Amino acid sequence: MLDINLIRRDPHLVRSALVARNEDPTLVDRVLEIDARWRALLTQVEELRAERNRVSREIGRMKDPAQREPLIAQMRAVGDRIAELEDQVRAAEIERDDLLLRLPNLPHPSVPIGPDERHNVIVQQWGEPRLFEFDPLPHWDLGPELGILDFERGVKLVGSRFYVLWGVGALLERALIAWMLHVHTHEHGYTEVYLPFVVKRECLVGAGQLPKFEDNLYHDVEDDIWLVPTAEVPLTNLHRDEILPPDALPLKYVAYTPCFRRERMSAGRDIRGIKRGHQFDKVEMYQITTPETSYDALEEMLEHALDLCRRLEIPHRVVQLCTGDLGFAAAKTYDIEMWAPGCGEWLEVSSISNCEDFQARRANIRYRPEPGARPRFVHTLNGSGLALPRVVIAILENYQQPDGSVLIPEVLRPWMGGLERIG
RNA sequence: GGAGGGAUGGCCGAGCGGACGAUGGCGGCGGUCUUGAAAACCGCUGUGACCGGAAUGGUCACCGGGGGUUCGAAUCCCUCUCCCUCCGCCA
Repeated sequence: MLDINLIRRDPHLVRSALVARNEDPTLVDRVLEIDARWRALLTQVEELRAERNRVSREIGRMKDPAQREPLIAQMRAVGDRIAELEDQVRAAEIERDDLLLRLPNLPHPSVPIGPDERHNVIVQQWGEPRLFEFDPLPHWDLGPELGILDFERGVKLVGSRFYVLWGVGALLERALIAWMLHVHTHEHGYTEVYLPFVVKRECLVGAGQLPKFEDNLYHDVEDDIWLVPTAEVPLTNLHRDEILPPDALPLKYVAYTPCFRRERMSAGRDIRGIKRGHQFDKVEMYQITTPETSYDALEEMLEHALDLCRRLEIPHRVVQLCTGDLGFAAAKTYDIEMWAPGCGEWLEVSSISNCEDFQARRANIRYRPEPGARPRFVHTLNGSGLALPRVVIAILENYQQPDGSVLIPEVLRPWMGGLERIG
């Protein structure tokens, strides 16, 4: 959520940010109009409440009923008027907040301006795509042939975009999770967290998925419980409504969770293989920092994710997203893409974002800079480290051999009982 | 799932219709005293919103959440959530 004071003070800045994101800039004017109405009504209510408080205190002190009666009658009328105005204030507040909750974050000045992903900027690349002496297969052929990936059973159990991993395929998935968690906790300084995979509605508002992106979420109607689309949601809400003490920051968390997404918006896209499923595993890095240090933390998290990519020895590149491709809550985002020679595309295996105080405002996460000082909003950052199925794709397709077997990356072998090869 | 008891400021704990944003204690901060420290004593000690150029300024709201009764609610009523105890069930 944007600071309403910023919108009041500098509406032009917010309008141009919305334009850069392909959003309607007149939203700003609607917010300002409702906000002005809200403030006018609020002033009225508060003046009437002050009067009622004052007179009610007087009534309490009076003993003579004859004196009290007229004042009580008078205050009853004031009370009715207050109730009317309160309804109007509440209505204006709801309308304003609903708009405010739908405004995306402001892009950081370093973000390239552009309408869509064609304007993203490749900022670095590691490794060269391997030269194959045969036609590399896509993972949707390799996996089933190796007997580790089963699309039919997934469809049988749930439907399209679900799959089953068998044997070494399941082991590979589990090894990746364990290895990534190990590196982040032992070498990158993160604390591992095991989280609920479902959350209540307000957590999704806090992290920015609601009210705008309800379409993409699975939801239990009976209890109003929602499956997490990413660990970022529960991680953001861990400290919701808290004031963190001085010296608490930065907080660095890492969590494995499955992620659940309906993918309604992407119907028909990426239907082959395991690139885009309704359920996938992800290890997520998360940091809560002071406003002064969040951009250093962003670079640090990018480095932590790249470290994993290099150790897996898979060619990859870093892409900086332009304004038009930026996620709703993000001020600045780097994607990491791994090369997949079988399906012939760069796969997004990580997305690392600084949300600045956008989520902190929604989730009301603050910190106290000094003992006794006024609380300030924290900055929150999230980054995949890494998203599993796409790493599995990259491993299968990059490490495939002419005989149809797949070598296991060196770093993962200790996590797979010393296994060197699949098939 | 059944029966009962709770939820108050950083913590403990009073208050059960009228000057309560809330007695008291602990903790924390500042001061007096002291070579220094402790003890003792004194003072301060929540969050947010609105108005205002600003104030050590004014007003409003907040005693788990929401709603109601009343001139007036931390206090009364309804409802939801969570916690505790006992019973049942179970990984």
